[in-house]
Amino acid sequence: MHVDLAAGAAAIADPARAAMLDALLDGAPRSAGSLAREADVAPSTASHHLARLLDAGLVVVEPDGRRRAYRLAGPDVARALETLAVISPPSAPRTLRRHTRAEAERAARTCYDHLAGVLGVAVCDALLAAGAIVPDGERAYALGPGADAAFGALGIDLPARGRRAYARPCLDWTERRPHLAGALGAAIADAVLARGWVARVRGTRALRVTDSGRSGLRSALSLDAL
Amino acid sequence: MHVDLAAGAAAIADPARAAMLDALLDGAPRSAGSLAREADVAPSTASHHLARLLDAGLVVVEPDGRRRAYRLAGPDVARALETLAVISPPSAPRTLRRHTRAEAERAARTCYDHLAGVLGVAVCDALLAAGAIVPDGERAYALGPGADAAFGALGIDLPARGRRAYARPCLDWTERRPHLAGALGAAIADAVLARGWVARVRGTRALRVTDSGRSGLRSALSLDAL
DNA sequence: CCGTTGCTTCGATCACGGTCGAAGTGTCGG
DNA sequence: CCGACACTTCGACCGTGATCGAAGCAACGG
Repeated sequence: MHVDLAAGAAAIADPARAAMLDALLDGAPRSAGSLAREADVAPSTASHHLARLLDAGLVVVEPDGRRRAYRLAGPDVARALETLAVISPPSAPRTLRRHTRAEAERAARTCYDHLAGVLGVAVCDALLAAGAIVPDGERAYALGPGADAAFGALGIDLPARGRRAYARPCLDWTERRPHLAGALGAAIADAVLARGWVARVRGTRALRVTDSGRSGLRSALSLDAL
Repeated sequence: MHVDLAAGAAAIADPARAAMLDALLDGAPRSAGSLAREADVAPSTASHHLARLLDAGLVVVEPDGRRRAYRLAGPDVARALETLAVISPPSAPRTLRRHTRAEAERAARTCYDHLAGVLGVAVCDALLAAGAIVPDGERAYALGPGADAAFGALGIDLPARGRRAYARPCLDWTERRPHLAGALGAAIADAVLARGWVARVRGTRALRVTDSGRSGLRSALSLDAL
């Protein structure tokens, strides 16, 4: 029993479907119409593509009144998209609107459930510099001597260790450098959002660093110039 | 600057190209003609596909006399294919020849440079049972108290820690359970091949467990019924 | 109840890309 | 130097699948 790599890849290999999956990478559910606009296709076309993604098991849907909410089927799918992104060619956005959004996402965005972009990489670097995390092989981080101080300053109680990977590097495909993923990365993203240090930019994965976030990150992590 | 997921996926999304990439997953270089037979297409068609894979940066080629040797471009590509395999649908091979090969690969094969299949999972389980390795988060293994005994019995001197991940689980897509990858996994595969405990099956990723391998694995790791 | 909204199904159109055989280019062996 | 071999390029053919508008189905709101 083998797997059909070509079929798996083909499910992603259409520009409209890839745009939809990309939009779903922040983990938030979206309606069919929203995804149609995201992919810049007619609702009928989007419906066609979503049916195919459902069939391939890449997304799941649940009825929500008179609309239907689509989500990525699970972390496996997000991981596959992330690793695929590493070997995918860069693309220049075609419209000004998409260009500005791409710029914003490059600066700061969520990647499934943790911080990415320049912000994500900077936070990861700062945690390493403070000894809050230390490399543990090439595929994991461990907590370091500065963990309590740094995470205390961020107002994070360390998440319990569970089935999920605790702290691992995730190669950031805009920066080509690692940022922090795993349960710890998700806890950090939750904390800075809850504190109002960063705010979601409606309709995108982009994040905006607020004024209080700028000063908070500076005092907690010596992070400057964001 | 974003990446074009659709383009990356499209490079893999053809049955012939997927078959070629799959064949290259064991890390060994192959000629264009060999890959054409692997994918069951005419040489001209294979050439067309290989040109596209080159263009996408998924494979690299070096002249070798009057033939050209193709290899995967790097570990990133192998990782992308592995994670993509996890979300790809199962496929029933169409010919008897391919069926028997698939059966053989299910039993024992190489995955890039380490052991996979039933054998790979069994070895990983045995190492865990012997305390030679212990889980260290969900993305890594650490050496355990039984490491010296087990790896000594296998005739392996532990590889030096380097840039490469040392010991990590790799989800086996036939068994749906993890086997051992990383520098340590590669060292194990090297050792059992060098000792003649397993032999490569010419032209495939499949491995055959030899009689001496059966008794050797039994005494070294209490592995039975292979 | 009926109109509006959100989504899907249907039917027709069209273009992209996979396929092959034949011919062209380069490398090895006699 | 000439034939054989490995691979690539070229040209023509064809099928799959992406696309849209129009029409068909629910679900909510007045």
